[in-house]
Amino acid sequence: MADSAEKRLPEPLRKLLPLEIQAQCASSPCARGELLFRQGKKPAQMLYVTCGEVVLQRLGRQGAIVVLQRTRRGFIGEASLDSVRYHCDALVTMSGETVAIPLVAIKQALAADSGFAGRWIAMLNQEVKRLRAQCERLSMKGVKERLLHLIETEGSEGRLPLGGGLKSMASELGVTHEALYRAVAELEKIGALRRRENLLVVVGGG
Amino acid sequence: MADSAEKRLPEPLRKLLPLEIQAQCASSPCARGELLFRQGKKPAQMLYVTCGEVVLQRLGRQGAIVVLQRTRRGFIGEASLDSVRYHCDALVTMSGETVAIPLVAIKQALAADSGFAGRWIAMLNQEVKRLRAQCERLSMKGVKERLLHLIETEGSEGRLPLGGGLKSMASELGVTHEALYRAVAELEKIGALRRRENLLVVVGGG
DNA sequence: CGTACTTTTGAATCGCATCAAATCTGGTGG
DNA sequence: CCACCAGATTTGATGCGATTCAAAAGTACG
Repeated sequence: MADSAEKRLPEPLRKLLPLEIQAQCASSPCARGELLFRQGKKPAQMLYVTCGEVVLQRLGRQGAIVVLQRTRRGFIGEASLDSVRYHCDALVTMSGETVAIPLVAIKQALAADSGFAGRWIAMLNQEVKRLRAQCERLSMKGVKERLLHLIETEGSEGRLPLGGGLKSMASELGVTHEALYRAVAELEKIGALRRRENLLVVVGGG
Repeated sequence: MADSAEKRLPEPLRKLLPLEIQAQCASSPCARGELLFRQGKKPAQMLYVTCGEVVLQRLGRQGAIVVLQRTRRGFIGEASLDSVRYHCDALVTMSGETVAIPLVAIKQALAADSGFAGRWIAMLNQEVKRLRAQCERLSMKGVKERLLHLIETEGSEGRLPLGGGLKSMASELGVTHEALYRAVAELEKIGALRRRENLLVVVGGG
Protein backbone atom coordinates (compact mmCIF):
# COMPACT_ATOMS: atom_id res chain seq x y z
CA MET A 1 0.00 0.00 0.00
CA ALA A 2 1.15 3.52 -0.77
CA ASP A 3 0.19 4.85 2.63
CA SER A 4 2.44 2.45 4.50
CA ALA A 5 5.03 5.20 4.50
CA GLU A 6 2.62 7.59 6.21
CA LYS A 7 1.78 5.12 8.90
CA ARG A 8 5.44 4.84 9.73
CA LEU A 9 5.81 8.55 10.26
CA PRO A 10 7.16 9.20 13.74
CA GLU A 11 4.86 10.81 16.27
CA PRO A 12 6.53 14.25 16.19
CA LEU A 13 6.00 14.59 12.46
CA ARG A 14 2.39 13.45 12.61
CA LYS A 15 1.62 16.10 15.18
CA LEU A 16 3.57 18.80 13.39
CA LEU A 17 2.79 18.50 9.71
CA PRO A 18 -0.49 19.24 7.92
CA LEU A 19 -2.04 16.09 6.48
CA GLU A 20 -1.45 17.11 2.89
CA ILE A 21 2.24 17.33 3.63
CA GLN A 22 2.32 14.08 5.53
CA ALA A 23 1.04 12.48 2.34
CA GLN A 24 4.12 13.77 0.51
CA CYS A 25 6.60 12.33 2.98
CA ALA A 26 8.83 9.51 1.85
CA SER A 27 10.77 7.27 4.23
CA SER A 28 13.91 5.63 3.03
CA PRO A 29 16.78 3.74 4.62
CA CYS A 30 20.26 5.20 4.67
CA ALA A 31 23.51 3.30 5.03
CA ARG A 32 26.66 4.20 6.90
CA GLY A 33 28.95 6.22 4.67
CA GLU A 34 26.18 7.58 2.50
CA LEU A 35 26.05 11.33 1.73
CA LEU A 36 22.50 12.62 2.11
CA PHE A 37 23.45 15.96 0.63
CA ARG A 38 26.56 17.84 -0.33
CA GLN A 39 27.87 21.33 0.27
CA GLY A 40 26.89 23.69 -2.53
CA LYS A 41 23.87 21.69 -3.67
CA LYS A 42 20.43 23.26 -3.72
CA PRO A 43 18.13 21.97 -0.97
CA ALA A 44 15.06 20.28 -2.41
CA GLN A 45 13.72 18.51 0.63
CA MET A 46 13.79 18.65 4.37
CA LEU A 47 15.23 15.54 5.99
CA TYR A 48 14.18 14.05 9.29
CA VAL A 49 16.23 11.28 10.90
CA THR A 50 14.14 8.61 12.57
CA CYS A 51 16.97 6.28 13.50
CA GLY A 52 20.67 5.89 12.89
CA GLU A 53 23.02 8.87 13.04
CA VAL A 54 23.81 11.69 10.63
CA VAL A 55 26.48 14.37 10.98
CA LEU A 56 26.65 17.71 9.21
CA GLN A 57 30.23 18.66 8.47
CA ARG A 58 32.43 20.76 6.26
CA LEU A 59 36.10 21.33 5.66
CA GLY A 60 37.77 23.91 7.82
CA ARG A 61 40.57 26.19 6.77
CA GLN A 62 43.51 23.83 7.15
CA GLY A 63 41.67 20.79 5.89
CA ALA A 64 40.33 19.69 9.23
CA ILE A 65 36.78 18.37 9.23
CA VAL A 66 34.46 20.54 11.29
CA VAL A 67 31.38 18.75 12.59
CA LEU A 68 28.46 21.15 12.91
CA GLN A 69 25.73 18.84 14.06
CA ARG A 70 25.18 15.24 15.05
CA THR A 71 21.60 14.01 14.92
CA ARG A 72 20.11 10.72 15.96
CA ARG A 73 16.51 11.83 15.81
CA GLY A 74 15.14 15.05 14.39
CA PHE A 75 15.50 17.40 11.46
CA ILE A 76 18.85 17.99 9.85
CA GLY A 77 19.53 21.36 8.33
CA GLU A 78 16.25 23.04 9.19
CA ALA A 79 18.03 26.19 8.13
CA SER A 80 17.86 24.95 4.54
CA LEU A 81 14.44 26.62 4.64
CA ASP A 82 16.26 29.91 4.27
CA SER A 83 19.40 29.10 2.35
CA VAL A 84 19.80 28.68 -1.37
CA ARG A 85 22.61 26.19 -1.01
CA TYR A 86 23.76 23.74 1.63
CA HIS A 87 26.78 25.00 3.48
CA CYS A 88 27.91 21.54 4.57
CA ASP A 89 27.78 17.83 3.81
CA ALA A 90 25.41 15.39 5.48
CA LEU A 91 27.15 12.10 6.17
CA VAL A 92 25.46 8.99 7.57
CA THR A 93 27.64 7.66 10.37
CA MET A 94 25.25 4.97 11.50
CA SER A 95 22.79 3.19 9.24
CA GLY A 96 19.18 4.10 9.83
CA GLU A 97 16.21 5.74 8.22
CA THR A 98 15.20 9.22 7.10
CA VAL A 99 11.97 10.89 6.08
CA ALA A 100 12.12 13.34 3.19
CA ILE A 101 9.65 16.21 2.93
CA PRO A 102 9.48 18.50 -0.12
CA LEU A 103 10.80 21.95 0.77
CA VAL A 104 8.39 23.87 -1.42
CA ALA A 105 5.45 22.19 0.24
CA ILE A 106 6.72 23.24 3.65
CA LYS A 107 7.40 26.80 2.57
CA GLN A 108 3.98 27.19 1.01
CA ALA A 109 2.26 25.68 3.99
CA LEU A 110 4.18 27.87 6.44
CA ALA A 111 3.08 30.98 4.55
CA ALA A 112 -0.51 29.90 4.10
CA ASP A 113 -1.28 27.98 7.28
CA SER A 114 -0.62 30.12 10.33
CA GLY A 115 -1.46 27.21 12.61
CA PHE A 116 1.30 25.17 11.03
CA ALA A 117 3.65 28.14 11.26
CA GLY A 118 2.85 28.36 14.97
CA ARG A 119 3.59 24.68 15.50
CA TRP A 120 6.81 25.02 13.54
CA ILE A 121 7.85 27.94 15.72
CA ALA A 122 7.00 25.95 18.83
CA MET A 123 9.18 23.10 17.56
CA LEU A 124 12.08 25.47 16.94
CA ASN A 125 11.60 26.98 20.40
CA GLN A 126 11.90 23.56 21.94
CA GLU A 127 15.01 22.89 19.95
CA VAL A 128 16.58 26.20 20.96
CA LYS A 129 15.80 25.52 24.60
CA ARG A 130 17.30 22.06 24.42
CA LEU A 131 20.42 23.25 22.65
CA ARG A 132 21.01 26.06 25.14
CA ALA A 133 20.79 23.62 28.00
CA GLN A 134 23.22 21.34 26.19
CA CYS A 135 25.70 24.16 25.75
CA GLU A 136 25.58 24.95 29.44
CA ARG A 137 26.06 21.27 30.16
CA LEU A 138 29.07 20.96 27.89
CA SER A 139 30.68 23.99 29.48
CA MET A 140 30.78 22.19 32.82
CA LYS A 141 34.10 20.66 33.75
CA GLY A 142 33.16 17.51 35.66
CA VAL A 143 31.53 14.43 34.19
CA LYS A 144 29.34 13.91 37.26
CA GLU A 145 28.19 17.50 37.06
CA ARG A 146 27.28 17.10 33.40
CA LEU A 147 25.43 13.87 33.99
CA LEU A 148 23.29 15.33 36.76
CA HIS A 149 22.57 18.38 34.64
CA LEU A 150 21.46 16.12 31.81
CA ILE A 151 19.06 14.27 34.06
CA GLU A 152 17.74 17.54 35.48
CA THR A 153 17.09 19.09 32.10
CA GLU A 154 16.22 16.20 29.80
CA GLY A 155 14.62 13.89 32.29
CA SER A 156 11.41 14.32 34.23
CA GLU A 157 11.16 14.14 38.00
CA GLY A 158 14.84 13.36 38.19
CA ARG A 159 14.42 10.30 36.04
CA LEU A 160 15.97 9.78 32.65
CA PRO A 161 15.44 6.76 30.40
CA LEU A 162 18.64 5.76 28.64
CA GLY A 163 17.89 4.67 25.14
CA GLY A 164 21.07 3.47 23.48
CA GLY A 165 22.84 2.55 26.69
CA LEU A 166 25.41 4.57 28.54
CA LYS A 167 27.88 4.46 25.71
CA SER A 168 25.81 6.56 23.35
CA MET A 169 25.00 8.89 26.21
CA ALA A 170 28.71 9.46 26.70
CA SER A 171 29.17 11.13 23.33
CA GLU A 172 26.12 13.26 24.03
CA LEU A 173 27.87 14.43 27.20
CA GLY A 174 31.09 15.02 25.35
CA VAL A 175 33.12 12.53 27.36
CA THR A 176 34.55 9.07 26.81
CA HIS A 177 32.39 6.13 27.78
CA GLU A 178 34.97 5.03 30.34
CA ALA A 179 34.72 8.34 32.14
CA LEU A 180 30.93 8.13 32.16
CA TYR A 181 30.90 4.58 33.52
CA ARG A 182 33.19 5.64 36.33
CA ALA A 183 31.10 8.71 37.08
CA VAL A 184 27.91 6.66 37.29
CA ALA A 185 29.62 4.13 39.55
CA GLU A 186 30.89 6.86 41.89
CA LEU A 187 27.53 8.59 42.06
CA GLU A 188 25.88 5.29 42.89
CA LYS A 189 28.43 4.61 45.61
CA ILE A 190 27.78 8.02 47.16
CA GLY A 191 24.07 7.31 46.93
CA ALA A 192 23.29 10.29 44.72
CA LEU A 193 22.12 8.16 41.83
CA ARG A 194 20.29 4.91 41.33
CA ARG A 195 20.20 2.78 38.29
CA ARG A 196 17.24 0.69 37.28
CA GLU A 197 17.13 -1.54 34.21
CA ASN A 198 16.80 1.29 31.71
CA LEU A 199 16.53 4.36 33.91
CA LEU A 200 18.76 6.73 35.77
CA VAL A 201 17.24 8.24 38.92
CA VAL A 202 18.63 11.13 40.95
CA VAL A 203 18.24 10.34 44.61
CA GLY A 204 18.72 13.81 46.19
CA GLY A 205 16.01 15.79 48.00
CA GLY A 206 13.15 14.75 45.73
CA MET B 1 10.44 62.39 23.05
CA ALA B 2 8.58 59.14 23.33
CA ASP B 3 10.19 57.66 20.26
CA SER B 4 13.68 57.94 21.63
CA ALA B 5 13.26 54.36 22.81
CA GLU B 6 12.46 53.20 19.29
CA LYS B 7 15.49 54.83 17.83
CA ARG B 8 17.66 52.96 20.25
CA LEU B 9 16.30 49.61 19.14
CA PRO B 10 19.16 47.39 18.02
CA GLU B 11 19.45 46.56 14.34
CA PRO B 12 18.24 42.96 14.64
CA LEU B 13 14.98 44.03 16.25
CA ARG B 14 14.36 46.78 13.72
CA LYS B 15 14.72 44.29 10.90
CA LEU B 16 12.66 41.63 12.61
CA LEU B 17 9.67 43.34 14.16
CA PRO B 18 6.70 44.95 12.43
CA LEU B 19 6.62 48.70 12.98
CA GLU B 20 3.53 48.62 15.15
CA ILE B 21 5.36 46.29 17.51
CA GLN B 22 8.54 48.33 17.47
CA ALA B 23 6.42 51.20 18.74
CA GLN B 24 5.48 49.10 21.77
CA CYS B 25 9.03 48.25 22.73
CA ALA B 26 10.43 49.69 25.93
CA SER B 27 14.12 49.81 26.74
CA SER B 28 15.19 49.82 30.35
CA PRO B 29 18.45 49.41 32.22
CA CYS B 30 19.01 46.40 34.45
CA ALA B 31 21.46 46.15 37.31
CA ARG B 32 23.61 43.25 38.41
CA GLY B 33 21.68 41.09 40.83
CA GLU B 34 18.26 42.05 39.53
CA LEU B 35 15.71 39.33 38.74
CA LEU B 36 14.03 40.02 35.40
CA PHE B 37 11.51 37.27 35.97
CA ARG B 38 10.94 34.43 38.34
CA GLN B 39 10.09 30.76 37.98
CA GLY B 40 6.34 30.19 38.10
CA LYS B 41 5.36 33.69 37.01
CA LYS B 42 3.28 34.23 33.91
CA PRO B 43 5.22 35.67 30.97
CA ALA B 44 3.85 39.04 29.91
CA GLN B 45 6.63 40.26 27.68
CA MET B 46 9.50 39.04 25.60
CA LEU B 47 12.88 40.33 26.73
CA TYR B 48 15.82 41.13 24.50
CA VAL B 49 19.24 41.83 26.00
CA THR B 50 21.14 44.61 24.25
CA CYS B 51 24.10 44.73 26.61
CA GLY B 52 25.18 43.28 29.92
CA GLU B 53 24.63 39.63 30.76
CA VAL B 54 21.61 37.64 31.89
CA VAL B 55 21.47 34.00 32.97
CA LEU B 56 18.44 31.75 33.09
CA GLN B 57 18.67 29.33 35.97
CA ARG B 58 16.68 27.13 38.28
CA LEU B 59 17.28 24.93 41.27
CA GLY B 60 18.27 21.37 40.58
CA ARG B 61 17.33 18.38 42.62
CA GLN B 62 19.97 18.58 45.33
CA GLY B 63 19.80 22.34 45.59
CA ALA B 64 22.46 23.02 43.01
CA ILE B 65 21.80 25.92 40.67
CA VAL B 66 21.41 24.78 37.08
CA VAL B 67 22.23 27.42 34.49
CA LEU B 68 20.18 26.95 31.34
CA GLN B 69 21.28 29.91 29.29
CA ARG B 70 23.68 32.82 29.41
CA THR B 71 22.94 35.71 27.09
CA ARG B 72 24.90 38.85 26.32
CA ARG B 73 22.88 39.87 23.30
CA GLY B 74 19.62 38.40 22.07
CA PHE B 75 16.27 37.14 23.29
CA ILE B 76 15.97 35.38 26.59
CA GLY B 77 13.32 32.73 26.97
CA GLU B 78 11.89 32.84 23.47
CA ALA B 79 10.09 29.72 24.54
CA SER B 80 7.90 31.85 26.77
CA LEU B 81 5.87 32.24 23.60
CA ASP B 82 4.54 28.76 24.21
CA SER B 83 4.62 28.33 27.95
CA VAL B 84 2.09 29.50 30.48
CA ARG B 85 4.67 29.95 33.20
CA TYR B 86 8.39 30.56 33.34
CA HIS B 87 10.29 27.45 34.25
CA CYS B 88 13.35 29.32 35.52
CA ASP B 89 14.61 32.61 36.95
CA ALA B 90 16.29 35.32 34.92
CA LEU B 91 19.16 36.86 36.85
CA VAL B 92 21.21 39.83 35.69
CA THR B 93 24.89 38.96 36.16
CA MET B 94 26.28 42.04 34.49
CA SER B 95 24.52 45.40 34.41
CA GLY B 96 23.19 46.39 31.03
CA GLU B 97 19.99 47.09 29.16
CA THR B 98 16.97 45.12 27.97
CA VAL B 99 14.13 45.75 25.56
CA ALA B 100 10.69 44.52 26.57
CA ILE B 101 8.11 43.57 23.95
CA PRO B 102 4.50 42.70 24.85
CA LEU B 103 3.90 38.98 24.33
CA VAL B 104 0.32 39.32 23.14
CA ALA B 105 1.39 41.72 20.44
CA ILE B 106 3.96 39.23 19.19
CA LYS B 107 1.55 36.33 19.26
CA GLN B 108 -1.12 38.23 17.38
CA ALA B 109 1.35 39.49 14.83
CA LEU B 110 2.81 36.02 14.28
CA ALA B 111 -0.65 34.64 13.57
CA ALA B 112 -1.78 37.51 11.37
CA ASP B 113 1.39 38.52 9.56
CA SER B 114 2.89 35.58 7.72
CA GLY B 115 5.84 37.69 6.65
CA PHE B 116 6.68 38.36 10.27
CA ALA B 117 6.22 34.68 11.08
CA GLY B 118 8.67 33.86 8.31
CA ARG B 119 11.25 36.27 9.67
CA TRP B 120 10.74 34.88 13.14
CA ILE B 121 11.32 31.37 11.86
CA ALA B 122 14.42 32.52 10.02
CA MET B 123 15.72 34.05 13.24
CA LEU B 124 15.12 30.83 15.12
CA ASN B 125 16.83 28.86 12.36
CA GLN B 126 19.89 31.03 12.70
CA GLU B 127 19.88 30.54 16.43
CA VAL B 128 19.56 26.77 16.09
CA LYS B 129 22.42 26.68 13.64
CA ARG B 130 24.63 28.77 15.88
CA LEU B 131 23.82 26.72 18.95
CA ARG B 132 24.53 23.43 17.19
CA ALA B 133 27.91 24.71 16.11
CA GLN B 134 28.59 25.82 19.66
CA CYS B 135 27.71 22.38 21.01
CA GLU B 136 30.10 20.74 18.61
CA ARG B 137 32.74 23.25 19.62
CA LEU B 138 32.27 22.62 23.33
CA SER B 139 32.50 18.88 22.80
CA MET B 140 36.04 19.28 21.50
CA LYS B 141 38.76 18.47 23.98
CA GLY B 142 41.53 20.89 23.10
CA VAL B 143 41.45 24.65 23.57
CA LYS B 144 43.29 25.29 20.30
CA GLU B 145 40.82 23.09 18.47
CA ARG B 146 37.89 24.99 19.96
CA LEU B 147 39.36 28.35 19.13
CA LEU B 148 39.95 27.46 15.50
CA HIS B 149 36.45 26.04 15.25
CA LEU B 150 35.05 29.28 16.65
CA ILE B 151 36.89 31.32 14.07
CA GLU B 152 35.76 28.97 11.29
CA THR B 153 32.11 29.06 12.24
CA GLU B 154 31.53 32.52 13.72
CA GLY B 155 34.09 34.46 11.77
CA SER B 156 34.17 35.17 8.06
CA GLU B 157 37.07 34.32 5.78
CA GLY B 158 38.99 32.98 8.72
CA ARG B 159 38.79 36.30 10.51
CA LEU B 160 37.05 36.92 13.78
CA PRO B 161 36.73 40.29 15.53
CA LEU B 162 37.05 39.95 19.27
CA GLY B 163 34.66 42.25 20.98
CA GLY B 164 35.20 42.09 24.71
CA GLY B 165 38.80 40.95 24.50
CA LEU B 166 40.10 37.44 24.88
CA LYS B 167 38.88 37.13 28.42
CA SER B 168 35.21 37.22 27.57
CA MET B 169 35.85 34.92 24.65
CA ALA B 170 37.28 32.40 27.06
CA SER B 171 34.00 31.82 28.84
CA GLU B 172 32.28 31.49 25.48
CA LEU B 173 34.73 28.70 24.70
CA GLY B 174 34.17 27.10 28.07
CA VAL B 175 37.79 27.46 29.21
CA THR B 176 39.70 29.66 31.61
CA HIS B 177 41.23 32.82 30.25
CA GLU B 178 44.70 31.58 31.13
CA ALA B 179 44.25 28.51 28.97
CA LEU B 180 43.01 30.64 26.09
CA TYR B 181 45.93 33.06 26.32
CA ARG B 182 48.33 30.17 26.19
CA ALA B 183 46.53 28.58 23.26
CA VAL B 184 46.63 31.82 21.27
CA ALA B 185 50.31 32.25 22.05
CA GLU B 186 51.13 28.71 20.91
CA LEU B 187 49.12 29.03 17.71
CA GLU B 188 50.92 32.26 16.93
CA LYS B 189 54.29 30.64 17.55
CA ILE B 190 53.41 27.79 15.20
CA GLY B 191 52.27 30.35 12.68
CA ALA B 192 48.71 29.07 12.45
CA LEU B 193 47.20 32.25 13.80
CA ARG B 194 47.86 35.94 13.61
CA ARG B 195 46.62 38.62 15.86
CA ARG B 196 45.87 42.14 14.77
CA GLU B 197 44.66 44.90 17.03
CA ASN B 198 41.13 43.57 17.39
CA LEU B 199 41.07 40.61 15.08
CA LEU B 200 42.07 36.97 15.03
CA VAL B 201 43.13 35.61 11.65
CA VAL B 202 43.68 31.97 10.74
CA VAL B 203 46.77 31.66 8.60
CA GLY B 204 46.32 28.14 7.14
CA GLY B 205 45.63 27.28 3.50
CA GLY B 206 43.39 30.25 2.68
C1' DC C 1 29.14 -21.89 20.06
C1' DG C 2 31.03 -17.89 18.22
C1' DT C 3 30.95 -13.16 16.96
C1' DA C 4 30.22 -8.41 17.92
C1' DC C 5 29.07 -5.21 21.01
C1' DT C 6 28.53 -3.04 25.49
C1' DT C 7 30.08 -2.72 30.05
C1' DT C 8 33.61 -2.59 33.42
C1' DT C 9 38.11 -2.03 35.66
C1' DG C 10 43.15 -0.84 35.59
C1' DA C 11 47.29 2.02 34.81
C1' DA C 12 49.90 5.75 32.64
C1' DT C 13 49.86 10.16 30.53
C1' DC C 14 48.55 14.77 29.33
C1' DG C 15 46.02 19.02 29.32
C1' DC C 16 43.46 22.16 31.69
C1' DA C 17 42.03 24.25 36.16
C1' DT C 18 43.74 26.44 39.87
C1' DC C 19 46.44 29.48 42.59
C1' DA C 20 49.89 33.10 42.36
C1' DA C 21 52.18 36.89 40.78
C1' DA C 22 54.11 40.19 37.43
C1' DT C 23 53.24 43.32 33.58
C1' DC C 24 50.56 46.15 30.79
C1' DT C 25 46.58 49.07 29.81
C1' DG C 26 43.29 52.86 29.96
C1' DG C 27 41.07 56.01 32.67
C1' DT C 28 40.64 59.38 36.86
C1' DG C 29 41.94 62.80 39.79
C1' DG C 30 45.52 65.41 42.13
C1' DC D 1 52.23 65.35 33.95
C1' DC D 2 52.29 62.06 37.36
C1' DA D 3 50.23 58.99 40.78
C1' DC D 4 47.11 55.64 41.18
C1' DC D 5 43.71 52.24 40.45
C1' DA D 6 40.91 48.58 38.16
C1' DG D 7 40.90 45.69 34.75
C1' DA D 8 42.96 42.87 31.11
C1' DT D 9 46.97 40.27 29.83
C1' DT D 10 50.73 37.18 30.52
C1' DT D 11 53.76 33.69 32.66
C1' DG D 12 54.82 30.14 36.19
C1' DA D 13 54.08 25.99 39.23
C1' DT D 14 51.19 22.36 40.92
C1' DG D 15 47.42 18.95 41.16
C1' DC D 16 43.40 16.74 39.55
C1' DG D 17 40.55 14.61 36.37
C1' DA D 18 39.72 13.04 31.90
C1' DT D 19 41.86 10.78 27.98
C1' DT D 20 44.16 7.04 26.30
C1' DC D 21 45.53 2.37 25.86
C1' DA D 22 44.63 -2.16 27.45
C1' DA D 23 42.14 -6.02 28.78
C1' DA D 24 38.54 -8.70 31.00
C1' DA D 25 33.79 -9.76 31.78
C1' DG D 26 29.03 -9.54 30.51
C1' DT D 27 25.26 -9.75 26.86
C1' DA D 28 22.57 -10.20 22.53
C1' DC D 29 22.01 -12.65 18.43
C1' DG D 30 22.45 -15.80 14.58
